[in-house]
Amino acid sequence: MGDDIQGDKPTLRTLSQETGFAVATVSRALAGDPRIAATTRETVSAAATRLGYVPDRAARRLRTGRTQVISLLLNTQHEFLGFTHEFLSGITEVLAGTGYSVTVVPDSPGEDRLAPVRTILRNNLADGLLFTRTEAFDPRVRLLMEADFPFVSHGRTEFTTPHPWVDYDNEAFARQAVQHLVSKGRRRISLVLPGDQFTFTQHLRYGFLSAVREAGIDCEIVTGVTLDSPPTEIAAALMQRRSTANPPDGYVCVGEVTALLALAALTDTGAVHGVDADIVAKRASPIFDNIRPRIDTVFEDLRATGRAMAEMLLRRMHGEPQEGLNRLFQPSTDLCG
Amino acid sequence: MGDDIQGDKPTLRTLSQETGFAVATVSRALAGDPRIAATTRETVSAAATRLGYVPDRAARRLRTGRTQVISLLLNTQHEFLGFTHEFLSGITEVLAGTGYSVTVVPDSPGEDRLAPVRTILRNNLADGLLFTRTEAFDPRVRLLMEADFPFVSHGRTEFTTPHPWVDYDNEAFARQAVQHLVSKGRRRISLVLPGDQFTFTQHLRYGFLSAVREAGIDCEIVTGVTLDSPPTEIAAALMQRRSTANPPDGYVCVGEVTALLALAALTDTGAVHGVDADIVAKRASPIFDNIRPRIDTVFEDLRATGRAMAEMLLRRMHGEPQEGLNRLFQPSTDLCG
DNA sequence: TGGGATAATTGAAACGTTATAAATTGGGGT
DNA sequence: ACCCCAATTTATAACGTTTCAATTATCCCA
Repeated sequence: MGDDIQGDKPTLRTLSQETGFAVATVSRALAGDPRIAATTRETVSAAATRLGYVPDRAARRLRTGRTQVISLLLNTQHEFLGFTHEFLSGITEVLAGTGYSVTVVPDSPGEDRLAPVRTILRNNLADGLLFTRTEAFDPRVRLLMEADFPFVSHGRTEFTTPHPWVDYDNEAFARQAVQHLVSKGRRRISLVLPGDQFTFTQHLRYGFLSAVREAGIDCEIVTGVTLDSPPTEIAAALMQRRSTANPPDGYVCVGEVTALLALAALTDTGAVHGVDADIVAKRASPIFDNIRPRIDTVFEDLRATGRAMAEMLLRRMHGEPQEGLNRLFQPSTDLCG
Repeated sequence: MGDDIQGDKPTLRTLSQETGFAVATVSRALAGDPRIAATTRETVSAAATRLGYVPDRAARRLRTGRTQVISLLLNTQHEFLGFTHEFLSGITEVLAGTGYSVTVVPDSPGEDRLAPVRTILRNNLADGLLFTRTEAFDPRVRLLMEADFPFVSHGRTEFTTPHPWVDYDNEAFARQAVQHLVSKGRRRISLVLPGDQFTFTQHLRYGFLSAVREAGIDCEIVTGVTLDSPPTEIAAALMQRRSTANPPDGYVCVGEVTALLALAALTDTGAVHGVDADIVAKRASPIFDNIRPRIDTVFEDLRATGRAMAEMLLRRMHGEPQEGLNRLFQPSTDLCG
């Protein structure tokens, strides 16, 4: 109805003709340059909203070198259930209305993890980068720091130079999980860890082992498999442990799949959950509310994680110093009352 | 090692100086223009690979109007478990190496579903669009067809004008699920449907009802809730039905969550799965292999779906006529041997 | 009444690419 | 020797934006 007849997208030139100011002035006015008279700024921005002007991304990008894009490295092989969805939802939520868009780049686990990063840097495909599954001396972090390219990692590193990160306190989670099992009288607790290269594996191990030691109980960290192993292999490893003389009576599970595998291992060996053994699991999706028997879980809010990382990246890109830019999410304390 | 000293990104001008040909010639040569001599083309592309030339996306986009971007409308509210991850993995898999990148745009369910599409069209943010949860007379499809903008929908519509789509044969799934339950002797089958607005809801309903009629058994389609309702509400509705005089002895579940809810409803009312009732569910993630008691499932391969949609969109964008561009995935026939 | 500063605006160039139209070259036929 | 045509190549102009340097208008003070 109120639309203009002309279908052409309005540009700075359109606004220039409309207002009588030069293109350069219009550009400056829209950018809020204080050297432009306040009245002019008002006139111009009024015209801009009236005509529905939107700056052309390609032109701006060509001129400034800024892409208005942030990239997410997506691990296409494994995911904790619901991880990708929640994480991405959080990111897009924050980015909506900022003018930034998010592109998803596959990060194939078998291959060179640096390759996508190199491509992004070299071809100037983004202004910032988000990624997950960070390693202790993650080569991506090293490369990005060298290039002074804005990024936020999901997970900490062990580099001495600080960099922005968001993490979940897996050490606290493991500790709480053990304590909870201990409070239920469990004396021999089992754990399946992610691959050793990931930093959070060390956090889990440390939290787990120190809580076990404090409580003076037994434990076993399942060997030969990781969280990324095929479920059948994990299942086999769990079953194998159950058939020993003193099988575990408690399980700390870092993901939903492991928890279900542990539950299945119990069932399949005739053990009863809640009687012969208990399970504590971390979950990213709401699905576990519906499992029977009920499993005690700690919820990791990955939507909030995505939000935090996107916000932090925006701040970093806008030039904030990296020192304060990190955040450690604490596990919800529902478990240990 | 072999890298050139100069850190500047090579451009057409660099290649021009390097080869002695004009910028225009270099551009044409790289584009494979037959009007350029074959020897020249070789010389130029040799220089291009030697210097690691990569065309600047912003410049190309500004000049041609093509963005080299495809957008995915992501429903941030609900997902079938693993849907987003698998779907996106399939898409990026196909797009890798094509020069296209994928951006994720939130599609908030409560709000205007047209808004993001309008933004993309108006601001020329993408060359093509993918989306899910298609409705019978989906306004997005209408708008995109009017604008002659390339897209592929996940799910069919009831428009008479053909358009590219990829779908899963939910009618066949529902039919097979019912038949499978009937073959186990079940006589009263329950179903929770997605919202009425979605096309696939009608397919599910039709397949379900006609199979039920053919078998001459009873059925109940749960009213008052949809697959998108909060799990607690679905759970309540299922429980309520179980407490009637003749509760269902079979469940067809379209998603993992409903299946777990049905299982929980059975357990919580003292019924035993496999004895008092059976469940057949569709799943997108491998998680159900690990559920005890085991649930019969049909796997919907969403990675393949994502691949198919991306491939189809590329073909559509490259000007292929839309007539043949659609694909109906059949349910794996593991269930009904 | 200037003159020098300040405020406001502007013209023009540039970012790297492609498309249009024009220019150059080399033959081949007469 | 000449002309015409095809085969190649090239100069140039955009695409829409930002920014440098330069211009014009405005004002204050000597």
